[in-house]
Amino acid sequence: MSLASHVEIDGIRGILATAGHAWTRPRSAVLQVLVAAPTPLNADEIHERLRQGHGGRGINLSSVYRTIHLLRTLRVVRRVQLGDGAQRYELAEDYRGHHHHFVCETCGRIEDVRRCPLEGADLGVVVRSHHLELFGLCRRCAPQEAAARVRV
Amino acid sequence: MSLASHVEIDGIRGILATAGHAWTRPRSAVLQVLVAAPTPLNADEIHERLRQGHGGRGINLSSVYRTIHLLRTLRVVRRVQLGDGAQRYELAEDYRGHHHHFVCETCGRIEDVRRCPLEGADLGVVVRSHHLELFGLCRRCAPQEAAARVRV
DNA sequence: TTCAATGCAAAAAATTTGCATCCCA
DNA sequence: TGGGATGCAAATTTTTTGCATTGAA
Repeated sequence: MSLASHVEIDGIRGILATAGHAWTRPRSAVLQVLVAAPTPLNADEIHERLRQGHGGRGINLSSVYRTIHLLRTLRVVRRVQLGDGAQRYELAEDYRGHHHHFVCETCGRIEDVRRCPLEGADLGVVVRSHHLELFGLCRRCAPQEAAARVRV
Repeated sequence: MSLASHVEIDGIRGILATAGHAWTRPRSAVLQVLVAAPTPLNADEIHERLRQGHGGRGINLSSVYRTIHLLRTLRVVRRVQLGDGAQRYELAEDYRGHHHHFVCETCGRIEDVRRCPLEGADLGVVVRSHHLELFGLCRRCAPQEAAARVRV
């Protein structure tokens, strides 16, 4: 884990402490996974990444769910829904910056989109936050798709 | 049901026919509910609205799920995720027009947002479709919220 | 009449909860 | 050391599936 990650995790540890929650092996482990993850993960994916390796024992799936729930109430983690049925989770905006997700319909790759198209938009209501998911062709798949169309 | 709804449903009936699927009581019933719904509904909400009243018997929840699945594969219905865990469904863009959803964080009201802030946006990837969910204060709740802030 | 579609029940998948034990503060 | 946190198992909730029966074309 990088130095920046350590700083991030220490900060979150402080948030838990302030809110009166203990710093435990499962909580630390789940956070390490989320900090390291380049894309949002669902509960099972987090759980899988914890099989063994964190102080010998794995972490119980219930604890993963409970930790996610706690971190969400503390606004450390947010839920991400990418249009399939799954519930995914990632570090909140304070840690990852404002961004959205692009899902490639061909290869399933998930990319962060940091340029927000909503900046400055006027929608007539008080918008406090928003979720945006984009679907299309990633840089890698777009050329292949175009080539395929020519062949047809 | 309005005349427009009849036209809409007849059109969809034609799509099912073309694709080789029968026009049945459960399918007709689920579609009537979706055409009439002002907001996206989850499977259970659709099922509830079908208790009795459709030719005497209600419709089985499994059939609701199977119908949703079929209509989704035919691009007649699309899934909507509004940030809570639920899977909701509504008529697809072809029938409802391109729009997004605004969820009021105070009263839970769901409103359609027809002015799309993504029009003309350049994101550097080929975007074929997108989902956008907005959260904030609806027209009704915003004034009350402002008043409350003054009192505090 | 025939094969797809339905209802029902059971299975699977996803998430939550009760409780005895454990371990962080 | 005490009370919150965990593990485990069981309960919920949500969605899917197998199969006998029904019904649309």
